[in-house]
Amino acid sequence: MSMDQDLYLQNQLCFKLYTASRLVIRGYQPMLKDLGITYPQYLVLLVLWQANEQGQLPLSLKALGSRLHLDSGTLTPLLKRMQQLGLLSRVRSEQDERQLQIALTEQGIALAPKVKKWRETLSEGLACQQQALTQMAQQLDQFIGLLETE
Amino acid sequence: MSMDQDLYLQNQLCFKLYTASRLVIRGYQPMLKDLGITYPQYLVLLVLWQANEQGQLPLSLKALGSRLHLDSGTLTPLLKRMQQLGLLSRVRSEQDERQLQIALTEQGIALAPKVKKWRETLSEGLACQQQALTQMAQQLDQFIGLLETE
DNA sequence: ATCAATTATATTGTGCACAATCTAAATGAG
DNA sequence: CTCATTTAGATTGTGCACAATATAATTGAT
Repeated sequence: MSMDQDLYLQNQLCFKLYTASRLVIRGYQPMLKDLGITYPQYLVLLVLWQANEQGQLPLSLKALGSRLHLDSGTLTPLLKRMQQLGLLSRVRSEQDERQLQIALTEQGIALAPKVKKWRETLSEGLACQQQALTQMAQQLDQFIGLLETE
Repeated sequence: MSMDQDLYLQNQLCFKLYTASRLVIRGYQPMLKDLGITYPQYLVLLVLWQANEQGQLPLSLKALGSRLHLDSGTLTPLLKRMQQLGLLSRVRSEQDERQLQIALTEQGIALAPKVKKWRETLSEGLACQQQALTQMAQQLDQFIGLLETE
Protein backbone atom coordinates (compact mmCIF):
# COMPACT_ATOMS: atom_id res chain seq x y z
CA MET A 1 0.00 0.00 0.00
CA SER A 2 3.02 2.29 0.35
CA MET A 3 3.59 4.84 -2.42
CA ASP A 4 6.63 7.00 -2.27
CA GLN A 5 6.50 10.74 -2.41
CA ASP A 6 7.21 10.97 -6.13
CA LEU A 7 3.45 11.02 -6.60
CA TYR A 8 2.62 13.75 -4.06
CA LEU A 9 0.93 16.71 -5.67
CA GLN A 10 3.03 19.29 -3.87
CA ASN A 11 6.23 17.70 -5.13
CA GLN A 12 5.34 18.09 -8.78
CA LEU A 13 7.08 20.84 -10.70
CA CYS A 14 4.32 20.68 -13.32
CA PHE A 15 1.71 21.50 -10.68
CA LYS A 16 3.74 24.42 -9.32
CA LEU A 17 4.02 25.90 -12.81
CA TYR A 18 0.33 25.36 -13.52
CA THR A 19 -0.68 26.95 -10.22
CA ALA A 20 1.75 29.86 -10.40
CA SER A 21 0.59 30.64 -13.92
CA ARG A 22 -3.09 30.63 -12.99
CA LEU A 23 -2.58 32.71 -9.85
CA VAL A 24 -0.59 35.31 -11.78
CA ILE A 25 -3.34 35.51 -14.40
CA ARG A 26 -5.86 36.07 -11.58
CA GLY A 27 -3.73 38.99 -10.44
CA TYR A 28 -4.16 40.55 -13.89
CA GLN A 29 -7.98 40.42 -13.74
CA PRO A 30 -8.56 43.98 -12.45
CA MET A 31 -6.48 45.38 -15.31
CA LEU A 32 -7.99 43.05 -17.91
CA LYS A 33 -11.52 43.89 -16.80
CA ASP A 34 -10.70 47.58 -17.10
CA LEU A 35 -9.31 47.03 -20.60
CA GLY A 36 -12.22 44.79 -21.59
CA ILE A 37 -9.99 41.93 -22.80
CA THR A 38 -8.88 38.48 -21.68
CA TYR A 39 -5.41 37.31 -20.72
CA PRO A 40 -4.56 35.56 -24.02
CA GLN A 41 -5.83 38.65 -25.85
CA TYR A 42 -3.45 40.73 -23.73
CA LEU A 43 -0.56 38.49 -24.80
CA VAL A 44 -1.53 38.98 -28.46
CA LEU A 45 -1.46 42.74 -27.93
CA LEU A 46 2.01 42.51 -26.35
CA VAL A 47 3.28 40.78 -29.50
CA LEU A 48 1.58 43.29 -31.79
CA TRP A 49 2.71 46.35 -29.85
CA GLN A 50 6.33 45.23 -30.04
CA ALA A 51 6.04 44.33 -33.74
CA ASN A 52 4.44 47.71 -34.41
CA GLU A 53 7.27 49.55 -32.68
CA GLN A 54 9.79 47.58 -34.71
CA GLY A 55 8.00 48.18 -37.99
CA GLN A 56 7.10 44.51 -38.37
CA LEU A 57 3.33 44.85 -38.85
CA PRO A 58 1.39 43.22 -40.32
CA LEU A 59 2.24 39.84 -38.85
CA SER A 60 0.93 36.56 -40.25
CA LEU A 61 -1.14 34.33 -38.00
CA LYS A 62 1.67 31.80 -38.15
CA ALA A 63 4.28 34.33 -36.99
CA LEU A 64 2.01 35.40 -34.15
CA GLY A 65 1.38 31.78 -33.21
CA SER A 66 5.04 30.84 -33.17
CA ARG A 67 5.82 33.69 -30.76
CA LEU A 68 2.99 32.62 -28.44
CA HIS A 69 3.32 28.84 -29.00
CA LEU A 70 -0.35 28.76 -30.04
CA ASP A 71 -1.89 27.25 -33.19
CA SER A 72 -4.69 28.35 -35.49
CA GLY A 73 -7.26 26.35 -33.58
CA THR A 74 -6.76 28.70 -30.66
CA LEU A 75 -5.86 31.89 -32.49
CA THR A 76 -8.48 31.97 -35.26
CA PRO A 77 -11.50 32.48 -32.97
CA LEU A 78 -9.49 34.60 -30.53
CA LEU A 79 -8.39 37.01 -33.27
CA LYS A 80 -11.94 37.19 -34.66
CA ARG A 81 -13.15 38.31 -31.24
CA MET A 82 -10.40 40.93 -31.06
CA GLN A 83 -11.41 42.12 -34.52
CA GLN A 84 -15.00 42.44 -33.28
CA LEU A 85 -13.68 44.58 -30.42
CA GLY A 86 -11.99 46.81 -32.99
CA LEU A 87 -8.48 46.12 -31.69
CA LEU A 88 -6.97 44.61 -34.84
CA SER A 89 -7.50 43.90 -38.53
CA ARG A 90 -7.43 40.54 -40.32
CA VAL A 91 -6.65 40.73 -44.04
CA ARG A 92 -5.52 38.11 -46.56
CA SER A 93 -2.10 38.69 -48.08
CA GLU A 94 -2.17 39.55 -51.80
CA GLN A 95 1.15 37.83 -52.55
CA ASP A 96 0.10 34.64 -50.79
CA GLU A 97 -3.60 34.26 -50.22
CA ARG A 98 -3.08 31.50 -47.68
CA GLN A 99 -1.61 34.02 -45.25
CA LEU A 100 -3.73 36.10 -42.91
CA GLN A 101 -2.12 39.44 -42.08
CA ILE A 102 -2.79 40.78 -38.60
CA ALA A 103 -2.32 44.47 -37.81
CA LEU A 104 -3.24 46.82 -34.98
CA THR A 105 -5.99 49.41 -35.28
CA GLU A 106 -5.67 52.84 -33.66
CA GLN A 107 -7.89 51.50 -30.89
CA GLY A 108 -5.53 48.58 -30.34
CA ILE A 109 -2.53 50.89 -30.20
CA ALA A 110 -4.35 53.15 -27.76
CA LEU A 111 -4.49 50.44 -25.07
CA ALA A 112 -0.70 50.36 -24.62
CA PRO A 113 -0.39 53.47 -22.42
CA LYS A 114 -3.26 52.26 -20.22
CA VAL A 115 -1.37 49.02 -19.65
CA LYS A 116 1.78 50.96 -18.78
CA LYS A 117 -0.09 52.75 -15.99
CA TRP A 118 -1.58 49.54 -14.64
CA ARG A 119 1.79 47.81 -14.63
CA GLU A 120 3.22 50.45 -12.31
CA THR A 121 0.50 49.51 -9.81
CA LEU A 122 0.90 45.76 -10.32
CA SER A 123 4.61 45.74 -9.75
CA GLU A 124 4.44 47.55 -6.40
CA GLY A 125 3.24 44.45 -4.58
CA LEU A 126 6.15 42.39 -5.82
CA ALA A 127 8.80 45.09 -6.08
CA CYS A 128 10.53 44.01 -2.89
CA GLN A 129 11.06 40.58 -4.44
CA GLN A 130 12.65 41.97 -7.58
CA GLN A 131 15.85 39.97 -7.41
CA ALA A 132 14.08 36.66 -6.79
CA LEU A 133 11.68 37.32 -9.65
CA THR A 134 14.52 38.13 -12.06
CA GLN A 135 16.28 34.94 -11.10
CA MET A 136 13.13 32.87 -11.57
CA ALA A 137 12.52 34.49 -14.93
CA GLN A 138 16.01 33.47 -16.07
CA GLN A 139 15.47 29.90 -14.94
CA LEU A 140 12.13 29.76 -16.73
CA ASP A 141 13.85 30.95 -19.91
CA GLN A 142 16.37 28.11 -19.69
CA PHE A 143 13.61 25.64 -18.89
CA ILE A 144 11.41 26.73 -21.79
CA GLY A 145 14.45 26.50 -24.03
CA LEU A 146 14.89 22.86 -23.04
CA LEU A 147 11.25 22.10 -23.76
CA GLU A 148 11.12 23.90 -27.10
CA THR A 149 14.00 22.03 -28.65
CA GLU A 150 12.91 18.54 -27.64
CA MET B 1 5.97 56.23 -30.94
CA SER B 2 8.58 54.81 -28.54
CA MET B 3 7.44 52.23 -26.03
CA ASP B 4 9.93 50.89 -23.56
CA GLN B 5 10.63 47.23 -23.17
CA ASP B 6 8.32 46.76 -20.18
CA LEU B 7 5.69 45.75 -22.70
CA TYR B 8 7.75 43.22 -24.66
CA LEU B 9 6.23 39.76 -24.55
CA GLN B 10 9.48 38.01 -23.86
CA ASN B 11 10.13 40.19 -20.80
CA GLN B 12 6.92 39.16 -19.07
CA LEU B 13 7.24 36.71 -16.19
CA CYS B 14 3.54 35.91 -16.58
CA PHE B 15 4.12 34.77 -20.16
CA LYS B 16 7.08 32.62 -19.20
CA LEU B 17 5.01 30.87 -16.55
CA TYR B 18 2.08 30.40 -18.91
CA THR B 19 4.34 28.98 -21.63
CA ALA B 20 6.40 26.75 -19.35
CA SER B 21 3.24 25.33 -17.84
CA ARG B 22 1.67 24.55 -21.21
CA LEU B 23 4.85 23.01 -22.65
CA VAL B 24 5.26 20.78 -19.61
CA ILE B 25 1.66 19.62 -19.94
CA ARG B 26 2.35 18.77 -23.59
CA GLY B 27 5.24 16.63 -22.40
CA TYR B 28 2.78 14.62 -20.32
CA GLN B 29 0.51 13.83 -23.29
CA PRO B 30 2.00 10.41 -24.17
CA MET B 31 1.47 9.24 -20.58
CA LEU B 32 -1.98 10.82 -20.29
CA LYS B 33 -3.11 9.27 -23.56
CA ASP B 34 -1.94 5.88 -22.35
CA LEU B 35 -3.86 6.34 -19.08
CA GLY B 36 -6.93 7.70 -20.88
CA ILE B 37 -7.16 10.85 -18.74
CA THR B 38 -6.47 14.59 -19.04
CA TYR B 39 -3.90 16.66 -17.19
CA PRO B 40 -6.31 18.18 -14.60
CA GLN B 41 -7.71 14.68 -14.03
CA TYR B 42 -4.16 13.50 -13.37
CA LEU B 43 -3.73 16.23 -10.75
CA VAL B 44 -6.97 15.11 -9.06
CA LEU B 45 -5.61 11.57 -8.93
CA LEU B 46 -2.36 12.81 -7.36
CA VAL B 47 -4.37 14.43 -4.55
CA LEU B 48 -6.51 11.35 -4.05
CA TRP B 49 -3.60 8.89 -4.13
CA GLN B 50 -1.82 10.84 -1.41
CA ALA B 51 -5.01 11.21 0.66
CA ASN B 52 -5.66 7.50 0.29
CA GLU B 53 -2.19 6.61 1.49
CA GLN B 54 -2.63 8.88 4.49
CA GLY B 55 -6.08 7.48 5.36
CA GLN B 56 -7.79 10.76 4.52
CA LEU B 57 -10.38 9.47 2.03
CA PRO B 58 -13.07 10.39 1.31
CA LEU B 59 -12.25 14.02 0.64
CA SER B 60 -14.90 16.71 0.18
CA LEU B 61 -15.02 18.59 -3.09
CA LYS B 62 -14.04 21.71 -1.17
CA ALA B 63 -10.96 20.03 0.32
CA LEU B 64 -9.94 18.79 -3.11
CA GLY B 65 -10.51 22.24 -4.58
CA SER B 66 -8.45 24.02 -1.97
CA ARG B 67 -5.46 21.75 -2.63
CA LEU B 68 -5.73 22.35 -6.39
CA HIS B 69 -6.87 26.00 -6.22
CA LEU B 70 -9.93 25.06 -8.30
CA ASP B 71 -13.59 25.77 -7.58
CA SER B 72 -16.78 23.77 -8.06
CA GLY B 73 -17.41 25.29 -11.47
CA THR B 74 -14.33 23.46 -12.72
CA LEU B 75 -14.39 20.40 -10.49
CA THR B 76 -18.05 19.37 -10.65
CA PRO B 77 -18.04 18.42 -14.35
CA LEU B 78 -14.45 17.14 -14.19
CA LEU B 79 -15.26 14.77 -11.30
CA LYS B 80 -18.43 13.59 -13.05
CA ARG B 81 -16.33 12.60 -16.06
CA MET B 82 -13.87 10.78 -13.80
CA GLN B 83 -16.80 8.98 -12.19
CA GLN B 84 -17.98 7.94 -15.65
CA LEU B 85 -14.51 6.54 -16.27
CA GLY B 86 -14.86 4.50 -13.09
CA LEU B 87 -11.92 6.18 -11.37
CA LEU B 88 -13.70 7.64 -8.33
CA SER B 89 -16.98 7.77 -6.44
CA ARG B 90 -19.12 10.82 -5.62
CA VAL B 91 -21.39 10.40 -2.57
CA ARG B 92 -23.22 12.95 -0.42
CA SER B 93 -22.13 13.06 3.21
CA GLU B 94 -24.76 11.79 5.67
CA GLN B 95 -23.73 14.18 8.45
CA ASP B 96 -23.82 17.22 6.13
CA GLU B 97 -25.77 16.68 2.96
CA ARG B 98 -24.20 19.75 1.34
CA GLN B 99 -20.86 17.97 1.17
CA LEU B 100 -19.87 15.69 -1.68
CA GLN B 101 -17.45 12.98 -0.60
CA ILE B 102 -14.91 11.91 -3.21
CA ALA B 103 -13.13 8.56 -2.95
CA LEU B 104 -11.01 6.39 -5.22
CA THR B 105 -12.27 3.20 -6.79
CA GLU B 106 -10.04 0.17 -7.20
CA GLN B 107 -9.63 1.24 -10.82
CA GLY B 108 -8.48 4.70 -9.74
CA ILE B 109 -5.97 3.19 -7.30
CA ALA B 110 -4.70 0.86 -10.02
CA LEU B 111 -3.42 3.74 -12.17
CA ALA B 112 -0.77 4.80 -9.64
CA PRO B 113 1.82 2.12 -10.47
CA LYS B 114 1.41 2.85 -14.19
CA VAL B 115 2.23 6.50 -13.50
CA LYS B 116 5.27 5.49 -11.48
CA LYS B 117 6.65 3.63 -14.49
CA TRP B 118 5.99 6.52 -16.87
CA ARG B 119 7.65 8.98 -14.52
CA GLU B 120 10.89 7.05 -14.66
CA THR B 121 10.89 7.59 -18.43
CA LEU B 122 9.83 11.23 -18.24
CA SER B 123 12.54 12.24 -15.82
CA GLU B 124 15.39 10.83 -17.91
CA GLY B 125 15.29 13.72 -20.35
CA LEU B 126 15.61 16.29 -17.60
CA ALA B 127 17.70 14.30 -15.14
CA CYS B 128 20.90 16.13 -16.02
CA GLN B 129 19.21 19.38 -15.02
CA GLN B 130 18.17 18.07 -11.61
CA GLN B 131 19.76 20.81 -9.57
CA ALA B 132 18.33 23.64 -11.66
CA LEU B 133 14.87 22.09 -11.53
CA THR B 134 14.99 21.72 -7.76
CA GLN B 135 16.02 25.35 -7.41
CA MET B 136 13.23 26.52 -9.71
CA ALA B 137 10.72 24.42 -7.80
CA GLN B 138 11.76 26.11 -4.56
CA GLN B 139 11.40 29.55 -6.11
CA LEU B 140 7.97 28.66 -7.47
CA ASP B 141 6.93 27.58 -3.97
CA GLN B 142 7.95 30.95 -2.55
CA PHE B 143 6.25 32.74 -5.41
CA ILE B 144 2.99 30.81 -5.06
CA GLY B 145 3.12 31.57 -1.34
CA LEU B 146 3.23 35.28 -2.09
CA LEU B 147 0.29 35.02 -4.45
CA GLU B 148 -1.88 32.86 -2.19
CA THR B 149 -1.76 35.20 0.78
CA GLU B 150 -2.50 38.39 -1.07
C1' DA C 1 -38.20 27.60 17.51
C1' DT C 2 -37.47 30.92 13.64
C1' DC C 3 -35.47 33.09 10.05
C1' DA C 4 -31.48 35.67 8.19
C1' DA C 5 -26.87 34.62 7.08
C1' DT C 6 -23.48 31.35 5.81
C1' DT C 7 -21.69 27.33 3.50
C1' DA C 8 -21.17 23.58 -0.10
C1' DT C 9 -22.04 22.40 -4.42
C1' DA C 10 -24.34 22.88 -9.00
C1' DT C 11 -25.48 25.44 -13.15
C1' DT C 12 -24.84 28.64 -16.98
C1' DG C 13 -22.29 31.08 -20.25
C1' DT C 14 -17.88 32.70 -22.30
C1' DG C 15 -13.38 31.93 -23.81
C1' DC C 16 -9.47 29.55 -24.28
C1' DA C 17 -6.21 25.09 -25.54
C1' DC C 18 -5.54 21.51 -28.42
C1' DA C 19 -6.11 17.22 -31.24
C1' DA C 20 -7.93 15.92 -35.50
C1' DT C 21 -9.56 16.94 -39.78
C1' DC C 22 -10.56 19.86 -43.79
C1' DT C 23 -9.81 23.27 -47.52
C1' DA C 24 -7.52 25.94 -50.60
C1' DA C 25 -3.35 28.12 -52.18
C1' DA C 26 1.46 27.61 -53.32
C1' DT C 27 5.46 24.79 -54.57
C1' DG C 28 8.32 21.60 -57.00
C1' DA C 29 9.91 17.37 -59.19
C1' DG C 30 9.10 15.10 -63.53
C1' DC D 1 2.76 22.30 -67.71
C1' DT D 2 0.94 18.88 -64.16
C1' DC D 3 -0.03 16.58 -60.31
C1' DA D 4 1.58 15.13 -55.70
C1' DT D 5 3.21 17.44 -51.74
C1' DT D 6 3.55 21.04 -48.64
C1' DT D 7 1.88 24.98 -46.24
C1' DA D 8 -1.45 28.42 -43.93
C1' DG D 9 -5.59 28.77 -41.82
C1' DA D 10 -10.28 27.30 -40.64
C1' DT D 11 -13.38 24.05 -38.53
C1' DT D 12 -15.10 20.66 -35.20
C1' DG D 13 -15.40 18.55 -30.88
C1' DT D 14 -13.86 17.86 -26.05
C1' DG D 15 -12.46 19.55 -21.76
C1' DC D 16 -10.98 22.71 -18.79
C1' DA D 17 -11.04 27.70 -16.03
C1' DC D 18 -13.69 30.93 -14.09
C1' DA D 19 -17.21 34.63 -13.20
C1' DA D 20 -21.82 34.96 -11.93
C1' DT D 21 -25.73 33.09 -10.23
C1' DA D 22 -28.78 29.56 -8.18
C1' DT D 23 -30.12 26.06 -4.80
C1' DA D 24 -30.38 23.66 -0.87
C1' DA D 25 -28.58 22.36 3.68
C1' DT D 26 -26.70 24.16 7.98
C1' DT D 27 -25.77 27.51 11.49
C1' DG D 28 -26.59 31.14 14.66
C1' DA D 29 -28.55 35.09 16.76
C1' DT D 30 -32.65 36.30 18.96
